[in-house]
Amino acid sequence: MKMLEHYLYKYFSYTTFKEKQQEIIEEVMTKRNVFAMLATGSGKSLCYQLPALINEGLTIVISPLLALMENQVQELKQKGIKRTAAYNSFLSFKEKKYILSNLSSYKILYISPESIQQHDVLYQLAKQNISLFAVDEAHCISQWGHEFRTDYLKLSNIRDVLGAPPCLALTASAAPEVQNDILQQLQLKDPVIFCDSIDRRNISIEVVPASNEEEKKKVLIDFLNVLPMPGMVYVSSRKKAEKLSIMIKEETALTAFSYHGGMTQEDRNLIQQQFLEGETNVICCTNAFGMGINKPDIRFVLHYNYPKDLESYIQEIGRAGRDGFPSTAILLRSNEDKIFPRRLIENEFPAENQINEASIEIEKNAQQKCSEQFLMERCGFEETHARFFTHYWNEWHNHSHKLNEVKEYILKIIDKRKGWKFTKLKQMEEWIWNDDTCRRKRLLEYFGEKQLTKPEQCCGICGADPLKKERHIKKPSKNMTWKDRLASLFHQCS
DNA sequence: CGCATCGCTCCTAAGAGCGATGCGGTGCTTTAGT
Repeated sequence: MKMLEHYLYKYFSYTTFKEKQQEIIEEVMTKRNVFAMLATGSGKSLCYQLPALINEGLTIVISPLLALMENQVQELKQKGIKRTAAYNSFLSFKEKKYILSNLSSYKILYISPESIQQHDVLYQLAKQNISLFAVDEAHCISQWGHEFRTDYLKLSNIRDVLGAPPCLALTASAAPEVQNDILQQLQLKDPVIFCDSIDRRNISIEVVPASNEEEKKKVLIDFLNVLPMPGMVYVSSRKKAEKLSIMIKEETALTAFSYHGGMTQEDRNLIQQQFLEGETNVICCTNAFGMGINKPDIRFVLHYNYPKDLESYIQEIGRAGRDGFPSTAILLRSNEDKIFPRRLIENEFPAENQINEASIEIEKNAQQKCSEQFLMERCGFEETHARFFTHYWNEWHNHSHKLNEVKEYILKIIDKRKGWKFTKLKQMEEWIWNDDTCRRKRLLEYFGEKQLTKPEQCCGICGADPLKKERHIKKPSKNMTWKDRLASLFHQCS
């Protein structure tokens, strides 16, 4: 298709497509539904941007973060593509109104799953000719949709209201069952599926045992003293992020900052910017940091605490070495860590007694629908729990099932979801604590891939990593500290 | 579960010591209006 290349040059001044881009775009142009799992940096956004500009009508892009939308719009505008906008709460009433009453003059509209549900918005959009319904970072559907941001589960209904335009779902990591979940939630009929390998061959993979928190701190500092910079340290809580960044500043010569969702937007922007510009060596963060971060030269990603599933893990380590140069993923494991992720999962769901209480309260008030506000004010629900409960309550009622069984339905959902989440956590932990098989191989297997050839610097089990090789081949003398061992090794290698 | 924090106790005071309590991650949205 010479035509595509013509438009590629016209709008983006590129002369050639990256791998798979062209095939995906061709399928999108034929109005097929497409699911594409592409490594970060492989030009996912172009897959909807180019068709959006060529086709008649409006392309809607569902995006999980306001910052992502803003970046994308800005980038497009810099390329001279002006007929694009992000519709979200950053806008004033006037701006929102302007966009809604001029929808036909836009080619691409970025919007969150929450905003698109708003009555006005949906009403106006439904009157448009929607050429494509794109879902960016589609793993959010599976990762966030069921509990945290249930509006993600409503996307297939939204798409129906919009006249069922063709859909393109894009993500960087989804194991087969997550993929199925996404396809099912979006109700994609007969989709074309593209999958890149998730293998990042320039990233070597390490798991380092530590018997307790004290030892982990020590190992962390030892690593930081020898690892090339910059890098990221993932932790599980906000407080830990702050404490570790202070510790690193005190005990090393490095600059370190923390980053988490509890900080103001200004602080987050500032710290992110400093890191992107190379002014910070180490960033200690929760899982708030990452999506949309495109820093090419991150040399290591160190997990001080491990995430709840291998999808998150692969996403997080994938932030290292985007420039293709050798990089390292290190995970510090300690038995003490096992409690925290379990607590997090439990905490995602309202407690059974709350559910009982809420059901009684709602019936007492003879309400057909329950509202989040009611649950928070009358039943003491947290916001996310209230939204979770409301979503499934309404879902049940919309399908006009027996009213008295809604409580059992919600309890069943919770049971099922906890089961799913604990299974994923178990798979993560099995991967961490299995010291027999190549870590890369097991990771690939989880994502339904077969390992073809191993990179030279594969993983700690394969003994390919210089850090690991030293530890395994030469049994270190007892008096030697981690620091000495690593330092001597690095001097040897360089 | 494990840790940090809170408030109580002691009673000359301040601050140490105690048990009880609660917190722990991810983000969107949100009024009025020519």
